[in-house]
Amino acid sequence: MNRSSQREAILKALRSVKSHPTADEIYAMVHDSMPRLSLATVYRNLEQLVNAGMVTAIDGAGSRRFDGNAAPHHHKRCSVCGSVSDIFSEELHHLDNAIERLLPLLECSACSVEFSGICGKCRAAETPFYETVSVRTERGRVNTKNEEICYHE
Amino acid sequence: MNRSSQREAILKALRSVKSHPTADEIYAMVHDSMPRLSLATVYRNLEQLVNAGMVTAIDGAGSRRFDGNAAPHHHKRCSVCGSVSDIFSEELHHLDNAIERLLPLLECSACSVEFSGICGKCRAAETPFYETVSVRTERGRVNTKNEEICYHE
DNA sequence: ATAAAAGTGAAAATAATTCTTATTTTGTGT
DNA sequence: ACACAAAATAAGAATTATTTTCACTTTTAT
Repeated sequence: MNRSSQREAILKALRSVKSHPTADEIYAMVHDSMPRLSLATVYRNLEQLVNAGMVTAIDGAGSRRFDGNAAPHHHKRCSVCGSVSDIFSEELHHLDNAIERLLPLLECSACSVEFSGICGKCRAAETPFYETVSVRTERGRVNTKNEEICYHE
Repeated sequence: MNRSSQREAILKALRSVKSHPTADEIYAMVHDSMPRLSLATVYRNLEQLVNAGMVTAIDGAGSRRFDGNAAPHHHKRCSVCGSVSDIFSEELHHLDNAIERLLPLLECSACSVEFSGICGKCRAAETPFYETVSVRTERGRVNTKNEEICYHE
């Protein structure tokens, strides 16, 4: 892998945040100081960095996200805003060890674990959000519906 | 939720296979016997079925996949062909219990676990496949490269 | 200087959602 | 059973978002 100023800028940008940005978000970050940067370059380099083990890809609902933090940790995805935050917890070593022991039994080589819940920001937000809930129609039937929810009254 | 022949056909199709198809694949299955079916309808109904808890969504690399099997089980994603297969294993109850106990500690409401490895079909395949590996250039540098791999000779 | 690696920008491919209009489903009252 | 109205749903086209590909140019390491 030859060096390139683009790849270095991408890696630096990714390491400067804790937000696990998408390719597009990384593009926006680096594009400020590198206006000729192309989005295809961002995608290509992120793939290379993932293959080289310097960056972790986080797949799930929506776009792929990226993590430049090499320290072992877990992730929590917010079910409201979709953001991904880090979980550093001693408790999870046991979990990882248990999984590690299971892998050969299941003829697997890896396992990804992702927690989910509402992030602190969304829970504290003044602005309400929508969530699919079951509601009873006037006539007594049950529908699923996007209902406005807000943790502040 | 009112009944609709489309939704019933979608659910029936999904329950008839063990392959965890994408919305597009389900569309293709149902479209044979229901030519006027639209892809948007498939997406909408799958979302409804997921919200109603009758179907599980499997997110990860690539398109969202769907699972009509209500019995508790885990998934293994093939790192070669991307297919998702079921894992039914007693061993995993311990894992699930451990995770269940961790959730309140981590302020989370759920956790998704996905195993990965090479599926039986790909391991047994005569046809070789490509995988990104590190290779040494003639001049001594190390590059990542898509290399042909085959488990048969 | 040269060859491999990497970048650019546009286009294509994939994936998923939105919008408007038309149709279907279902509870209620004949 | 039958008609009605309201709610739910579907169709089909269009749009948006995401990711990859391609032909060419530039950069990097020897």
